[in-house]
Amino acid sequence: MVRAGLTTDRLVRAGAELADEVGFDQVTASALARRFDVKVASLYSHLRNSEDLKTRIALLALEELADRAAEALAGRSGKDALGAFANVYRDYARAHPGRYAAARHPLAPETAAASAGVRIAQLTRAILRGYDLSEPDQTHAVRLLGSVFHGYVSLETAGGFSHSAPDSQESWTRILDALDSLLRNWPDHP
Amino acid sequence: MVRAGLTTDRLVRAGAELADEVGFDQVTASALARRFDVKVASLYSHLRNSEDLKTRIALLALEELADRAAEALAGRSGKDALGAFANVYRDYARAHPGRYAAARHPLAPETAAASAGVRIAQLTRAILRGYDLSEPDQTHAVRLLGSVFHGYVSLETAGGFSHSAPDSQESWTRILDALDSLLRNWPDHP
DNA sequence: AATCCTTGCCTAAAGCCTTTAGGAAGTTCC
DNA sequence: GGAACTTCCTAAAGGCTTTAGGCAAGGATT
Repeated sequence: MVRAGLTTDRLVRAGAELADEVGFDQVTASALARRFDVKVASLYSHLRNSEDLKTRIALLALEELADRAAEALAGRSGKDALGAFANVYRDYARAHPGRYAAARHPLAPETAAASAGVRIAQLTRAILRGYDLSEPDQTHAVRLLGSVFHGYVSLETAGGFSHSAPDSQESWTRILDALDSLLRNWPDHP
Repeated sequence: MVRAGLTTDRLVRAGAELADEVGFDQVTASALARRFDVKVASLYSHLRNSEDLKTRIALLALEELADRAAEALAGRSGKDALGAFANVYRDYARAHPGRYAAARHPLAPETAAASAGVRIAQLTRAILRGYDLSEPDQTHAVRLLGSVFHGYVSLETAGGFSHSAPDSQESWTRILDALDSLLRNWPDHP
């Protein structure tokens, strides 16, 4: 009997690849076992259950996203930082749609609190240091940026902008311009 | 044998309720059959398959959303219209999380083109009539609004804003202010 | 080298979901 | 009342998840 050399880590990595190939919600223990040419039951020594697998893929994706964002932000500020961060998001989602979907997988509160998601939130807030916003406007702006980035990427990968002019890249650029402008001229509370 | 009186319509409606109760991706033919106290196979005279059910629930949700948006927009313009439309979106998602998730279910291009989704897009564009934007900025703005609304609602229902101050309602209001301001001062192309 | 022990992967089995095929009991309408 | 249609049923095959229990590979110990 030749051992396949399964480990939780290898399974999660392969699961992430599988997600990018066939979609996050098509990631099943069965499909993963097939990929390792192993019986399904064998996976259950390394994974608690199917949900555990999905959660781990989600955590991996969040790590990758946070790493890329951190690298992109290094040495940048203002609009430069805004654009770099936004592009990391969008590029990641386009290159790794399954992982991106995984990153949106609902996590238990404690899991989320210990995930790279908080790093991403911190990085988003760091972008705003280049703009002159005081609390609590900074928080509102963080939420707005999160909404736009996630919303745009989500609609784009769902094919929302693909069959009409102008093309998506154009809108993306102009929307980043608009956000920069908005952050520089954040309206006072009436 | 007492007949249950199944019809495609009743099944879809019940499926939508089920979605709101247990989540859109927990909507299965089995669960639906149980709810009607009927054998699963019986549903297949009314639904092509499981995907068909989900698609129909998605179409129902889009209709409802479009109807509410149309009603909310009647007689309003400018920021008033913007806020009304945005609140329809958010309120619908909070009152009917399963249906809202359904509305985001990927549709085949022809199906999407024949859905109430296009009505929603038209209504979004109508909001912009109150602002002075020329093509193609109008399209960019439509995409921005779609992204913000969907993104915010999606992050909010995932619990993203629930465990930190200020509360979500506050951010929502201020974000709508900010969007109104942005649309009134849309930046020229550099 | 022989033994022991841990670990990795297997077989078996139960439970739930989807989907198709074919049959019997209501319903409609002449 | 009976023909024709519709609705719902039983039966069955196939896929995914999860648990329980078993054998053998590989490393550690003597």
